[in-house]
Amino acid sequence: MSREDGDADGPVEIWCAGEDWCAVTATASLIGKKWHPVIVDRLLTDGPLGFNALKEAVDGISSKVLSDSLEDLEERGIVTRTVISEKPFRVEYGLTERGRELAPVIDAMRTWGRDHLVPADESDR
Amino acid sequence: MSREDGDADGPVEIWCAGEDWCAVTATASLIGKKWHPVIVDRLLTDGPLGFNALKEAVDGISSKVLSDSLEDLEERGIVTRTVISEKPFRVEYGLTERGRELAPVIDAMRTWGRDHLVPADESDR
DNA sequence: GGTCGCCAGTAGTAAATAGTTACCTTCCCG
DNA sequence: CGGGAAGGTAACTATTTACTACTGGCGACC
Repeated sequence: MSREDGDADGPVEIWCAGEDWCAVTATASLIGKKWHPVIVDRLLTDGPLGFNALKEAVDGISSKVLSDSLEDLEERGIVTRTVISEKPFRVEYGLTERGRELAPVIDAMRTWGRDHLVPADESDR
Repeated sequence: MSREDGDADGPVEIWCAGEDWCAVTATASLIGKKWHPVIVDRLLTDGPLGFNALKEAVDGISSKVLSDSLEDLEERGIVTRTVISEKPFRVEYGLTERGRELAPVIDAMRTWGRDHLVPADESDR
C-alpha cells in the first residue's frame, strides 16, 4: 500500500456543495477532525517526528487514529512521510509548505482556546 | 426541553487529557465538527438569522444536523437563541461575545482555504 | 539464541456524527 | 377552509472517528 502522493503539489480539489465555493467549509473538512489540528500543531512546534514520538506528543491519540489521520493529511499534501532508514525501519513525519501555512489557523485556535476555555480541574465552579 | 444555558457566561470547562492543558485540542473539540465553523461564519457575516434562513445560508446542512449543532454551540456559549415573538413563533440565532471572537479563527481558515484549495469544477486535471 | 523493548503500524469493533425521510404545530394569507 | 412558511422533532440509516488489542521487524542485553 504505497500511499500515492498524487496531487500533493497542487491545490486539493474540494467542492463545496451549493451556489458558490466556500473556503471555510473546505478548510473545515480538512482540519475539522478533532485530532488534525493538534497533529499539525505538534509538527509545527517540535519539527519532524517519528510515529511514536508524534503519538507521545499528541498525548491521548491512539495508533489507529494517528495512522489514519496521517494518511489523510498526507493525501491532502499537508504532511510528508519520509522513510529515513530501511533496515532499522524508521520514518519521519513533517509538514509541507502548505501544512506550515496552517500556522495562523492553529495559532488563532490556540489563542481563542486560551481566552475562552479553562481546564476542568482549575475551575472554581 | 428548555435548553439550559448553564455556564454560558463563563469559560467552558474542558480538560485535555495528559500532562498539560492543550488549547488547540480544546478548541478543536468545539469547532472541529464539520458544520460548526460554517455556521459561525454565516452568523458572523449575515448577523442574527432565523432557523430556516440559517439553513439556507449554510447551504447543504439538514435540519437535524443544524438543530443538533446549534444546541451544541449554544451549550458552549457560542450561539444565542432568542425567541423574538411567541404567537407567530419566531426565533433568532446570533453569536455571543465569545462566538464573535472566533472571527480570527474562521478568517484564518477562509484565507488558508482560498490559498490552498480549489473548487473541483475549476480544476484542470 | 531467547526475550525485552522500541518502532511502525493493523485488525476489529464500538461509539459518535452526519444524513434522510417523514412528520408535527402554529400562525398568516387568500 | 386550504396551503404555505417558520421552526423544528422522530425514527432510522450511513458514514466517520475513536478505542482496545495485537502483530512483526529489528537491536540490545544476558
